[in-house]
Amino acid sequence: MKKVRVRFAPSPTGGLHIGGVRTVLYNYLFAKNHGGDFILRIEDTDQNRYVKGAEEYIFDCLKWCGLEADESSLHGGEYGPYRQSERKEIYGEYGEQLVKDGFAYYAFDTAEELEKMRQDLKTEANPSPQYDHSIRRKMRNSLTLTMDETKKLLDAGIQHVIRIKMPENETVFLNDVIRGEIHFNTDTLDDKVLLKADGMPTYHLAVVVDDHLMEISHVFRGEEWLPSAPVHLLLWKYLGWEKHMPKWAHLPLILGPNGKLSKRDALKYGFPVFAMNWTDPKTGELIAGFREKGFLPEAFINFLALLGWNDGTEQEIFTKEELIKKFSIERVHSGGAKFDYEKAKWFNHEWIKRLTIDEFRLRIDKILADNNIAGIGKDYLDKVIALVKDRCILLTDFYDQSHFFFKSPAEYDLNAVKPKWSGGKKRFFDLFVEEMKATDPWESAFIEDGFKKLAMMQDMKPGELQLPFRIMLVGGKFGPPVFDIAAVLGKEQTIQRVHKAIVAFD
RNA sequence: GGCCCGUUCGUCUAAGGGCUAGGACACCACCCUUUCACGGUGGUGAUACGAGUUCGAAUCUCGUACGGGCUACCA
Repeated sequence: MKKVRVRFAPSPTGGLHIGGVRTVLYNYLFAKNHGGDFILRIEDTDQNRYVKGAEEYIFDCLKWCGLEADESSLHGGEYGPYRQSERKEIYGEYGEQLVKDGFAYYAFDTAEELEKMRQDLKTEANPSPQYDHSIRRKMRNSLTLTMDETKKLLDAGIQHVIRIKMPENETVFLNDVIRGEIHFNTDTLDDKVLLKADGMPTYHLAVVVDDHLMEISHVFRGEEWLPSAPVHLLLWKYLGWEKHMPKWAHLPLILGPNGKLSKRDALKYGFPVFAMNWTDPKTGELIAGFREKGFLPEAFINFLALLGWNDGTEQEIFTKEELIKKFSIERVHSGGAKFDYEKAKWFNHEWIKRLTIDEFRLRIDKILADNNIAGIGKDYLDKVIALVKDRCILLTDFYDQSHFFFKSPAEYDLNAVKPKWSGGKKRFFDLFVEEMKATDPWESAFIEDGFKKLAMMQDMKPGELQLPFRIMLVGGKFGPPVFDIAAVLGKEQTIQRVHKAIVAFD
C-alpha cells in the first residue's frame, strides 16, 4: 500500500482558528496512526490577501499544539517548495495541457464584462448567475473566438484566464470516507477559473497539481470544500492521474452560535476562537487565543479531537499518544459540532488537575511575570501550587487563587467580618497570637489544634472564628483551608497579618 | 434561487433492526467543607415530523420541516 501522506494547506491570511487546528489534528493523527507523513503547504496564490506574519504565526500555533509538520517551508522536505507562490511556474504547463486536450479554454472576459453578464442575467429566480455551459457560448473565449482570433489575442499578450470546460450532463461520483457516496451533475457546476490572469493558479488547479506532485494519499479538509470537490475530481481525471487520486474526507464544520464559527463570534461572545492571540496588522484588532487565555495545549487538542470524534468508549481524556493510537477517520461524525466553551474549560481543568507540581510550575512563568511576582523560592512556590493547583480551571486563574501568598492583603472584606466583630473575638486573636508563638512544629494540624483548644477555653465556637481568621490572612472569603494557608505563610507572616488585621477590624 | 451536506437531552456524543435510549459538559438538589472550590450521591432533560419496509426501527427507504455550507481571476 502507498505510504500515507496527508497535508494541511492553509492560506496565510490571518489567525488560525480552531476549525483549522482540528483539521490539522485529524490529518496529523491519521498520519501518525499509519506511520505516515504530515505535510504543511502554504497556499498563498492570492497576492492580494497576503498578510504579514500570518505564515510564521501558523507555524508557531502548530508548534504550541505539538502538531509539527514533517515537511514544510520551515521544516524542508523532498517535495518542495512548499509555498505555492514559489511554485508558480509549475502550474502553467498543466493549464496549457488541459486547453490542448480540450478540457479547458482561454477566456478573455474583463472584470467589467463579467460583472455585466452577472447583472444582465441576474433574476429573482437566479440571484447568482454562473459562468457555465449555458452562457460560455456568449462570452469572449477560445470557444467562441476563431483560432486565429484567439492566437492573435494571446500573441498580443492580452490578459486572459484558463477556465475548466465543464462537461454537460455528466455525473461525478465522490466517495467520501466520512459521508459515503455523493454525486454531482456537471450541469449545475460552473467553469471555474484554473489559471488567473496574473499567471497564478487558483486553489482548484494548485491543489490538484500539488497534491499529485507531493504524492498526497488522503485529503481531509473542511466541509466547505465539498461543493468544489467535483472540479478537483475532474481535474485529477483530465490530467491523467486518476489512478493516483487520494482518498477524500470532508470534515464537519465547527459551528458558532450562528453558523460557521468565526472571529466575529470571538469578539461578540468573549471566547477565544484562535489557537493563539492574533493581532490584525491592518486594523490592530486583537482576537483572543486559547494559549493566552490559559489553556494547556494538551487540553486544547484533547477537546478539539473530541469535537466530532470519539473512540466508541466513554473515555474523554486522551493524551496525544493515545489519540494517535486510537484515531480513525471513519469514526469522525458527519454532522457539524457547536463549539462549547464551557466544555473546553472542563477539559483544561481536568488536565491541570493531572499536572504534577513540577509540571505546573513550569507552565506559570509568564503568569508570575505578568503579575510582578518575582524572587519566590521554589519550595515556597511549590507549597502554594500544591494548595491552589486544582482550583485553577485556566492557568491564568493561578494569580487570582494565590496572590495572598505573595502579597499581604491590601484591603479586607469588612462586610464579612465587621458585623460580627466583638471585643471577645479581638481578645481571642490576641491570645491566639501568643498561642501561635508557642506552636511547634508549625504545621496545619497543630495550628488548627491550638486554635480550637483556645476557642473552647474561651467558650467560643471555632467556626465563627475561622472566617475572621481567613479574612485576616487572605483578605476575602476564598482560598484553600485557612490553617493550610497559615502553615504555608509561616509563623512570622501569619502573626504579622493577624496583628495588622485586628487594628483594621477595630 | 440553485447545488451539496447534515438532524439523538440546552451542548458534545454512545447505541450501526431487538434495552428502562448510555456517558460527559452545563444546570438543580443533597452530602462533604461553619470560606469558596475539588470530590461524592442523586435528579431534570433527547431520537425534528409524516409515511413506508419489518414480528420489531433512533438505526433501512421516501417525503416534509429545520439547520449549515458553497455559489469570486478567495482559499
